[in-house]
Amino acid sequence: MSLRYALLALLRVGPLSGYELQKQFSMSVGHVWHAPDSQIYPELRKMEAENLIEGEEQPRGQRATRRLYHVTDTGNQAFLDWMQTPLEYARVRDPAHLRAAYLEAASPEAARAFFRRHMDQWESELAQWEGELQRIDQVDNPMLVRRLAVTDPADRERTIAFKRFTYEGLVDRAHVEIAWARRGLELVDTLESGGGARPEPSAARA
Amino acid sequence: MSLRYALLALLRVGPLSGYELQKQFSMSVGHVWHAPDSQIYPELRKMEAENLIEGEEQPRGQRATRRLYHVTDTGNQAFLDWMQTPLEYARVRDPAHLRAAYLEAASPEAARAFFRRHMDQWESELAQWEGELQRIDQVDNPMLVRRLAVTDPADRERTIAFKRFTYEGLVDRAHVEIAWARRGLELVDTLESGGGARPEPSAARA
DNA sequence: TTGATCATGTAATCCGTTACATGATTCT
DNA sequence: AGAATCATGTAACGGATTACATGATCAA
Repeated sequence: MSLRYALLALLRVGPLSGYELQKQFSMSVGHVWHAPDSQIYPELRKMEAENLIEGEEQPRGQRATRRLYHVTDTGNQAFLDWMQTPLEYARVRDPAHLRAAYLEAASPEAARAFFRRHMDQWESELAQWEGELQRIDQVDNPMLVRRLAVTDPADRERTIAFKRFTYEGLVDRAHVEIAWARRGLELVDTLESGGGARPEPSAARA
Repeated sequence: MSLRYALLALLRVGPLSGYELQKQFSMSVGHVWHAPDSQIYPELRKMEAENLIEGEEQPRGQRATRRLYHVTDTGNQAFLDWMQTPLEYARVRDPAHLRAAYLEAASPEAARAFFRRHMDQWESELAQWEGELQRIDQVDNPMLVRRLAVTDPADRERTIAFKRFTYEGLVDRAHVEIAWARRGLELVDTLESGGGARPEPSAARA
């Protein structure tokens, strides 16, 4: 259900084809909400059927065409309504912590591999998000630039502030996951060396 | 796919009926992986069909019966294999941060409501997880007690250590989300009071 | 006898993933 | 001529959610 609002958010800054949308998607909102093209095209058709967007068939070269979508008033209102509505939270479903809870059933090497992978995973997310932060600060993200161009000057500061704040939150989260995995590696070492002593509690919770 | 391993993890400490499993589930592994009973019962049947578990029909009262499930050798091995296998990470899909990124399209009041709800949500998760931590320390969780009873004394320390460590990670994460939402409330205030000044960056990233 | 709890499901639908599938256009 | 990229999907499957559905047993 979030996918359509992510798409509306992008289309609200100006008309795009499915293909452009998909590209923009992976470079902007895709950092918080992943969607493959095989999901985007059908969703656009559904949104058109529900009158949230309108597609305009455009000629391209001799025989090819492409559909340029723009947001309808209904679609714009649907987005605004959604923004005013309390967000529904999904129930916890966390494979990494599920596995961590039963790591005594894995070999120490597998446990280490698990934590190393967890670190790598979040390091790579972190790099993406920190990159976005920089692009926000340098007003260097094409989507953001287009958005600011169609934004009332009085609202530009807020627009930038909330984007920045979003990525700050993601960066903070990544740091916590990385720190946790690092302590996990230490824990495996401690347990393997047979000592009864456990590593000291993390500073984060001290 | 994680559901069946969560179920195997519980059944590995001893046979349970679907109903008992469902209860235990919500009180233990359900803290990291939610599943409703309407998903648990069919999954158990599927697992039985795949020979991971075996159900034994037991009489109960005059006419009623219940199925007691226990893990087969195949099932046990499947669990152990899974524990050795690299975990697959799902792509980001984060409704809260998706919405946060477009909060300039909401009223300040809606933005505040969003952040307050985010705090409440994570405070309540936090309370659950901190409760679990205490129950681990006091060896006061029935499932954990049963598990330790069937665990080689040499492995008991590791069993407890990994459980504790898992919940520590969740607690850390909850703290970060709560701190982020708190800063979000401040940000809304700052933006509303029209000042160009932004709240100072969080200590977490300083 | 009434309510809590024990006990077990089915059906419809939605969202997302993976794999498959095709062809035009433009640049080098 | 060939590669990159523009452009748009379908099909099959799996996992999760929600709503619906039923009935027995046991303790107060």
